[in-house]
Amino acid sequence: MISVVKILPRSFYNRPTLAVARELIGARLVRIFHGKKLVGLITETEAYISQNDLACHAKAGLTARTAPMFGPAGHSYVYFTYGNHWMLNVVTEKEGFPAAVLIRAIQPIEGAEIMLERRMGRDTYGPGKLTQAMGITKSENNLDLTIRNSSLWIEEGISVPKKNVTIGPRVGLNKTPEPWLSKPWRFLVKDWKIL
DNA sequence: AGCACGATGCTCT
DNA sequence: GAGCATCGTGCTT
Repeated sequence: MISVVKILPRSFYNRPTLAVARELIGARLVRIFHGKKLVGLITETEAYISQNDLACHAKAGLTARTAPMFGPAGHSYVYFTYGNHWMLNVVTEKEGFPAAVLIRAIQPIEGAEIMLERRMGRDTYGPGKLTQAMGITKSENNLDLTIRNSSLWIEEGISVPKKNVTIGPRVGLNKTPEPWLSKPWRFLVKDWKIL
């Protein structure tokens, strides 16, 4: 019996962002980097929903930077921040409705030694850390993650039970006003090891 | 053209 | 736990 790997289809992402953020926990993020396959289980996500959400980049409306979020679900939205870091998001909801899920952490399960080397021995627990580990930058912006392309997609992974998922407010929002600051739109695995 | 700041990470204390 | 590196983006002038 061979196991059939299923790529998460567009219909998975074309749904309410909170459901997608929750269900991406445990999914397999697959990256082909210089011909090598790097795989990590997603262990932390955050939802950014619509122009009303003042923590969401879409609050600025449709710009060159935020355009991917206004596009079809299942595409990547990669942006640069703090002068150093690339952040990986997956676009959700119907086209024209700007929303996305930030992938904040992974647990390496394939090609771990390469990711470890790229991180110089440090962990991959953090949104800027996982993109560095997987070599994800601007080139990976606005890619369709629902097809087996040459560089990046997301597969069905393991099911993480409710009792192992913590829900809480998003982090790093600094000056974002309420109620957005306290929205419980962050999902993370309680125990860092989910295998 | 200039400016403030950020969905962070690293180092030092 | 505080300070800082570092630069693209959006907003102001």
